[in-house]
Amino acid sequence: MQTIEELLREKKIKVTPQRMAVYAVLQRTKDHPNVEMIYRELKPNYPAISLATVYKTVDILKKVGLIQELSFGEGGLRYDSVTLPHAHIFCRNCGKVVDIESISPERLRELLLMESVAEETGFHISSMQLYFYGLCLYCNNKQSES
Amino acid sequence: MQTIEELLREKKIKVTPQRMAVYAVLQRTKDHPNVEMIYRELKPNYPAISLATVYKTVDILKKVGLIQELSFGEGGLRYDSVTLPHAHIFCRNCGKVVDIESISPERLRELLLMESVAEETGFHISSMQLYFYGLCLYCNNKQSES
DNA sequence: ATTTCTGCAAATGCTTTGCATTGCA
DNA sequence: TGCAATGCAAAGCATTTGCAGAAAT
Repeated sequence: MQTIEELLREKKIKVTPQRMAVYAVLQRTKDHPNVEMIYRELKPNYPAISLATVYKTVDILKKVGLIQELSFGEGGLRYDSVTLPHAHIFCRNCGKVVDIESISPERLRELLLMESVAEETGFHISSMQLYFYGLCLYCNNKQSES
Repeated sequence: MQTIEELLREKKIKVTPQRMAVYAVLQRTKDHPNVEMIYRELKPNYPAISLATVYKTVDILKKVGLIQELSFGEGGLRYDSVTLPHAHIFCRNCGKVVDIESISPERLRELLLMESVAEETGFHISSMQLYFYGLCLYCNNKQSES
């Protein structure tokens, strides 16, 4: 198990406390936070950190492939330190995002590597996302009450 | 084949020239345009139309289920009048969006109805999106040249 | 006649940018 | 020491909102 410092160094980007902190947040949470959430999480321990830095940091972590970006269309992007292919489900009411484990990485990789898709479209495919949308248990119960 | 007017009336929303025009653009194109593109497309024939109206219109068309919204994370959303489940591929360079036909609606519906996903997450699932990302033929050639 | 929609302009809010300062290598 | 990253404030954009007039039912 590599340390965060080693991971950043391996990607040849400068190691700063802010970058380690942002990545650490993403590693320890399963919440798929957006920039604002990461910022709020860090603020107590890094009172001087700025939103701009968090924006720049997720951008560079994404570019070097340490994290992936999710886009559910709510306005704002979500970040995930798990870069293996896996599906996500998004609650249309509260915005909660949950990983889906019952669709295996292998099954997703099959979809990703489908030659017919590349042939049909002429695209050179580099990644994919499978998103489900609905209501989480809590929001669903709340709605049926009213 | 129903006219656009009939479709809107059926959804119990007021039939206005602007709404018919926006929906007509989405029906006739396969470009998956964003709001700006729809606006530019309409401007010549509807010089008085405003961006705000296009925003409000796609919003209501989406809510009544006549169109679907796609979110590739580029900033801005894309719209599609084909609401049957189908996968899309997005060019990271030029933003082109192409429908994928080789993954059938049936196969996607299978994924959508997977009970394990609902069970695992406790969500009430209402829809899904399968997105591929890569480079289109043109952008891919351009990149290898340089 | 009533309700809803449109178009304008202003406001909002997220994200990016420029730049002086700080900090890593 | 040199180059890159940070933090701040300002700028930039896309989207939303409020509202008066217009249009649909």
